Amino acid sequence: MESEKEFLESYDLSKYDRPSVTTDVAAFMISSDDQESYRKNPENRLRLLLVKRGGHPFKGMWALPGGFLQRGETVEQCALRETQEETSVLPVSIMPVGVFSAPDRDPRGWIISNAYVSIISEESVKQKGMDDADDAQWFGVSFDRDDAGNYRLTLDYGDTELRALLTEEKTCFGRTMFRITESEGLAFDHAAIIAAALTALREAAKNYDTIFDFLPERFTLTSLQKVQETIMNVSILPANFRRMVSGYVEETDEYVRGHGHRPAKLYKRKK
Amino acid sequence: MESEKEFLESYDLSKYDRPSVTTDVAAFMISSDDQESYRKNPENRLRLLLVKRGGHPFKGMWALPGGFLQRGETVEQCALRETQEETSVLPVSIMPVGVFSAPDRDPRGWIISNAYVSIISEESVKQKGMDDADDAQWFGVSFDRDDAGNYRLTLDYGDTELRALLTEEKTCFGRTMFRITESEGLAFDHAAIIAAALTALREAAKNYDTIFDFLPERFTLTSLQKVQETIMNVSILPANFRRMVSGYVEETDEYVRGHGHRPAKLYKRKK
DNA sequence: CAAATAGTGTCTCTAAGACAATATCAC
DNA sequence: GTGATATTGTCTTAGAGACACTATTTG
Repeated sequence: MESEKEFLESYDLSKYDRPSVTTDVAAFMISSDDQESYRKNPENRLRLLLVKRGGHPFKGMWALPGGFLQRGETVEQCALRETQEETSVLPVSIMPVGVFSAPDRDPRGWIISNAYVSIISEESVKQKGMDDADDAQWFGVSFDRDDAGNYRLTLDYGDTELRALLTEEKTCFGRTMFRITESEGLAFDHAAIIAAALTALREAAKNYDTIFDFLPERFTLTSLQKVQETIMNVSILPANFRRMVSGYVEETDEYVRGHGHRPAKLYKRKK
Repeated sequence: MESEKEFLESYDLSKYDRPSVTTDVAAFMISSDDQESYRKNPENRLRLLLVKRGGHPFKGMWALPGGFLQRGETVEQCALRETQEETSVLPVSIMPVGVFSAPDRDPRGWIISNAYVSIISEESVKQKGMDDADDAQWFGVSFDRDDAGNYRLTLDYGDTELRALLTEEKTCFGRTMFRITESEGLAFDHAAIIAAALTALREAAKNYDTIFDFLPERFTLTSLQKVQETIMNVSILPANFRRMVSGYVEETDEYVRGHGHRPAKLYKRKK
């Protein structure tokens, strides 16, 4: 009878066939672009970080940042590391969105991807500043559903526009999966990963614990509302939004002045 | 300049270090045990399938059914296959609950696990019948939280009782993770996987699309309610439950008779 | 003052919870 | 009738949405 110690000493995992494992990260930010009138509040836009592929396969196309899992780290640590390598910002929030493991999803071979969503604040991006190398850019995101359950994903940065069409498939447990019908300019199955990530982000934003990570430590309730509206792609009446987040925020005694209208009180997140 | 074709032909994934990948499945069933009085409705119990480990490591302890990902299948297909091999039932519903990838989680080496929840109906188990080999059993599940955020997991089958204590850690996006404080009789990190699976199941059961898979095609509203109550570990007033599920079910014209009380109408799931 | 946003009060409507009452069987 | 479950009606309440109104700044 073999002991556990003997068993483990003679055990060799490398005898068995196994896949390569990567993580891909959908890092989201909300950008605020100034308006023509000095009085108006900035316009917000949900943005997603994409990286231009320098090598094969899908050379020249845009992809989610990501990379191979290294020995000694968890999948989550891998996702954090990859995001930081690309943005020089360590994201605060990260959440798994699914495992993509179709055998033919990567032409290089058997590679399964663990997809994550992460949230980066505009503030931290501006501070740490990405090299303005044009191989990593924050693309504006549009993601809409028509009545037949078809989704259109559009990502734009300057003159570059990436498009994808997807159909939703209702799976069990009330979950939805996305199948790519058309994909233009996006590498691998990343259009489907992005669709799943956006869906997960919107779902998560329903509870008001998620949205704070898009903003600096102190923020106005209106900017918080704009974040929520931008993510969910809806508009909310201010009175109702304020009532709903009131349990999640704390007043400070600071105000934002100098915008040609009533100053707004700064709030912070309630612990 | 190398072409994509040349690149792919010379590309060798096996040069790189990579983990073994498994899936572990928390397959749940709801058993109905008859009462002493012929009038009373059966008592329900949430049950989880566990397999006694025949070999090292953790020989003799109980573990979730699972196994290595094979080339050519998706992670989800692997989970379905493993469940079917163990129960001889192909589950209808399956849902990912997370990836467990701590480097030291398996003494055999670098093995990451994709955890799934699946639902098996009691009916299908009774039909296909598991071999009553005592190496695979449906354990009754208790999972409770105290005020300090500590969870106690107890799994029992006959004289065998497995216990674990876990603490919850709130991570971002309003998600919770479980850390094992104590684990008795359960292999690997499976106590944490089971805790995550139960949490995911309870969360999913909040929308009334999940619970039907525990029952045969035709069911009474009371049995549906018992399923919901058993999973969520709460009690619901019948009037309210009926109102809430009314949009998800359709009447049939069949009744269940012969139980010493008013016959119950059979319903089916609305498409 | 005009333009613009900040902030509050309150009405309505709906869905969930509580409670009460009635209906229908097998023995 | 008795014990048990099945089924329905309705009151109450909490929360979300709609709307109207007031407050405060800068050019």
